[in-house]
Amino acid sequence: MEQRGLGGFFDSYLSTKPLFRNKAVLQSAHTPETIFHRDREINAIAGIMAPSLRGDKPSNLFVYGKAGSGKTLTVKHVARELKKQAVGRGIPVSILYLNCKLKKIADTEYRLIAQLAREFGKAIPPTGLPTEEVYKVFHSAVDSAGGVIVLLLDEIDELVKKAGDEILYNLTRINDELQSAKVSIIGISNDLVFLDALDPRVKSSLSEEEIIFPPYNAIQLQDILSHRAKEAFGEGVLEAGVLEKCAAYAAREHGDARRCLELLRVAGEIAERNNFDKVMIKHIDTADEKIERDRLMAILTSQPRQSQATLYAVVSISMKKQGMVFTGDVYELYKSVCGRISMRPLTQRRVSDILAELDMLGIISVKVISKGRYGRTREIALSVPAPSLPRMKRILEEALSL
DNA sequence: GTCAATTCACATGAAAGAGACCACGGTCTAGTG
DNA sequence: CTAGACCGTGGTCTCTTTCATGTGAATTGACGA
Repeated sequence: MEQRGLGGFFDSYLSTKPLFRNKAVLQSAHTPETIFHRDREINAIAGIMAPSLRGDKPSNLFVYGKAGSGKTLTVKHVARELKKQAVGRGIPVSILYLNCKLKKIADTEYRLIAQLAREFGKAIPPTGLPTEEVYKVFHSAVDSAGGVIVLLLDEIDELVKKAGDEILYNLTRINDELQSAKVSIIGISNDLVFLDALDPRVKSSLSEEEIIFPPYNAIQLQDILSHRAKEAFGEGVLEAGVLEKCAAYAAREHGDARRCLELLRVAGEIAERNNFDKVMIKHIDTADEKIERDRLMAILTSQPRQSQATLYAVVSISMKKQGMVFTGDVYELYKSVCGRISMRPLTQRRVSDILAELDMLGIISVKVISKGRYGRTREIALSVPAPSLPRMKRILEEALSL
């Protein structure tokens, strides 16, 4: 219907000078050539991993740092260099990287070991085999590969949270049973406290060495950002102060470099879409809002229906009445919502857990309080600004087809 | 007025069940030579 | 005779339920001043 208009749109889109020269360098999948402000960490990790070049087993290492502090990047970088050296000298070193957070890939004991075995070219079915069997396959694969094997387990805290620390115990002990290979583990985690929850045996062997990544400060972020921006954008596209503002925003959020880059990328996209020839400071504010909005939207729509119904109950109540929302109120409303959409309601026990999960996702914030004689409950508050509540409610209604 | 006991309304933990998915081996069946 | 279909068994995994135990301060009620 609007063909001429659309054609014109594409025309004008193509005729405007693109702001981006290479957008990929701002995307999180991008691996930069050089890593800034992490020299100390790089050297430390390299020092720990170096013995593998002599065929010795490097100490197990535990790497900790907040999100976006460059842990994964740095560790992978060192691993890559190590591998290069090893190949150059004909030393058998294999490095396996595995993100334990990836659903359906490495988030349980079975899947983790199966995935590791697959890395050695073994075919393991996604389910159906006894876990012990998979261990055996993995053992023999590792042993026949020989040499030093470094396992990089990213987001290892997620794994332990979901599957317990037995896996780590088994993995750290695996060397006792191997003839020709040596396995060492590098665990990467956002969560330092998680170490304390581990079985002491596992804890001591996993963290023979520990490296902590401090968050980037605003100046360092700005430095990183400016290097990437130079590649990403054309000459003179960024208004003065844009980088500073981006860095400041991200520094506020515990120095998350990933977020910082995303912010700049989205700001660029917004500017481009609105036919600006510069990325301006105001675009950053818009970008910040947009990122937050998209994140929320993604979380809302990807939740299972039960969580959506629960959240819907929370939103409705907090829109209707002032003050705090409690578990009991939510559960009552939740049950009636279930009735309306003919869904079998879950028990309160489960809903209680769902509320805790929503808290983890950062949509609501809960606090367990005691109201004395009137019992103990969760005090629930939405961590979404009040103006966006109606929108949120609409989205949920739609998702639940209310 | 003070202080310990009580009480509420859930939180929190542990264990176990249901149902989906899958591999493997044995049995049956139909098609082929 | 053989390939493929079709069980039954035994395994993992996720989401729940069930049962049991924990918890922190407002309230209560006994007690002493």
